Amino acid sequence: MGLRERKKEKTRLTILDTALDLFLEQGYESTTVEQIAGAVDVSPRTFFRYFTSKDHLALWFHDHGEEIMLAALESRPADESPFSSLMHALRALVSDLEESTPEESARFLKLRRLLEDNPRLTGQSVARCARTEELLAAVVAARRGTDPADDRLAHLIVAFAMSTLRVGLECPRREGSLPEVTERMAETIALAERSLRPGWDLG
Amino acid sequence: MGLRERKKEKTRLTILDTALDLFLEQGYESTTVEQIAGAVDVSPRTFFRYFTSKDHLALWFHDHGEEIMLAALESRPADESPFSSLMHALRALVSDLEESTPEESARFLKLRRLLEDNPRLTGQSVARCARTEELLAAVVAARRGTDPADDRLAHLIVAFAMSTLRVGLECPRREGSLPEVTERMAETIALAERSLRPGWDLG
DNA sequence: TAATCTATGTCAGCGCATGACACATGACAA
DNA sequence: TTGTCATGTGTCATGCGCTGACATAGATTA
Repeated sequence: MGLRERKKEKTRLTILDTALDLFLEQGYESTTVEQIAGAVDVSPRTFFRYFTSKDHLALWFHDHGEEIMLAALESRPADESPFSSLMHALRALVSDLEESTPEESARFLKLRRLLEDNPRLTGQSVARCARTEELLAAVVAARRGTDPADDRLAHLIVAFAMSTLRVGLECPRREGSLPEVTERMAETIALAERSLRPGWDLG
Repeated sequence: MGLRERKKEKTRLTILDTALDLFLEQGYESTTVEQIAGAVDVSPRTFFRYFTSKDHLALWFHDHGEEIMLAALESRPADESPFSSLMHALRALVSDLEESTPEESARFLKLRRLLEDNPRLTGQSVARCARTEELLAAVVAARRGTDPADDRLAHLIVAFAMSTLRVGLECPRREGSLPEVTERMAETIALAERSLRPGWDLG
C-alpha cells in the first residue's frame, strides 16, 4: 500500500473522529461541514470527496458491517437453511466487533451515542440497513434459485434477520460498554432463533 | 368545518397531486419545490407550511397508516398475544386501503411507483416506518407491563410485524393494481403467522 | 361594522451538495 | 535523477432545500 493510500485512509479517519467529537460536543445539527473541514484543515469540497454527505459520517460502520455480513453469508454451506446462515452472518458481525481495536471500539460507541441522540440519524441508519437487506435478499434468492424481485419469503427471511440485528444493537439504546452490547446482541440472536418455527425458511 | 379548513385541506391535496404528477413525469430529483409551488400557484414558503419537506410528500400515507395501526392496536383485547394484535392492525390497514376512494387509491399507487423509482425515497419510507415502530413498541411494552426502553422482545415483535408490512407492500415492487397489492399483503401476513412459533411472543 | 385571527407572500439568509478548472504532490518508468 | 502521468486538493460559482421575521389580505367572530 503506497503512501498515497495510507495518507488517504488517515485523512478519512481524522475527518471521522474529528466530526464525531464535534457532534457529541455541540450537537449534530449545529455542527457544519465547514466547521468540520476547518478543524481537520481541509477544504469543505474535500470533505465531500471522502464522505458523500454529512449523514454518511454517521453510517460509516454500515459499509463495513455490510461487507462482513455478505462475506459471511457467501461462506456458509449452500444447503444450510437461509435464516441459519443469516444468523451466522450476524455472529460474524459480533465477532468482528469483539476483535476490533480500541480505536474502532471507541468509534463504534460514539457512533451509537450519536444515533441515540438524533432520531433523524437513526432513521437514516435504518434506511441504510434496508439497502443491505436488498443485497442479502438477492443472495438468499440466488441460493433458493428464485427471482429476487418476486421471492417474498426470501425478503421476509432477510427482513427478520435484520430486525434481529437492529433490535440487538439498539435496544436498550442507552449507554453500554462494548461487551454489554455484544452480549445483548448474542442474546437477541438466540431469542430470534427460538421464536421461529424450525424449517420455516425452507418453504 | 369552516371555509378556512376546507380550503386548507383542498390546497394540501392539490399540492400533493400536482407534485406527484410532476415527479412521475420528469423525475423526483429534477422537480424543484419552486416548480411545484409555481404549478399550484402558491409561494414556495407556503409549500413548506403544508409539507415539512419535499420528502414529506412521498411519505404522506405513512402518517395516515400510522394512525390506523395505532388505533387498531389499541382496540384489540388486552389479553390477545401482541403479535396477533399487530397482525390484526395490519389487516385493518389493508381494509382501509380496500375501502379507499378512487382518488386515494390513485394517490397510493402513484406514491408506490414513486418510491419504486427512487431508492432514496424508499430509504426515507423505511425510516418513517421505524418511527412508527417506536410508537407501536411503546404500546406493546405497556400491554406487557414493561419499560419500552428495555423490552427487547417487544421491539422484536413489532419489528417482525413491520417487516411483514414492508415485504407485503414492496415485494414485488413493480406494477400491481390495488387488489393485487392488498391480496399480496394478506398472503404475506398469513406467511408471517405461519412462520412463527405459536406463543413465541408471550415470553 | 369592528376587532381579531390566521393563512399567505415577500425577503433575506444559512447550510448542504456538486460541477468545473487549476494546481500540486505522489507514483512510476526511462 | 528526471520527466511524465495520475490523482488528490483548493478555489470559485451555483443550485436547491429549508427557515425566521415581518407585513398583508382574507376569513372569523362579536
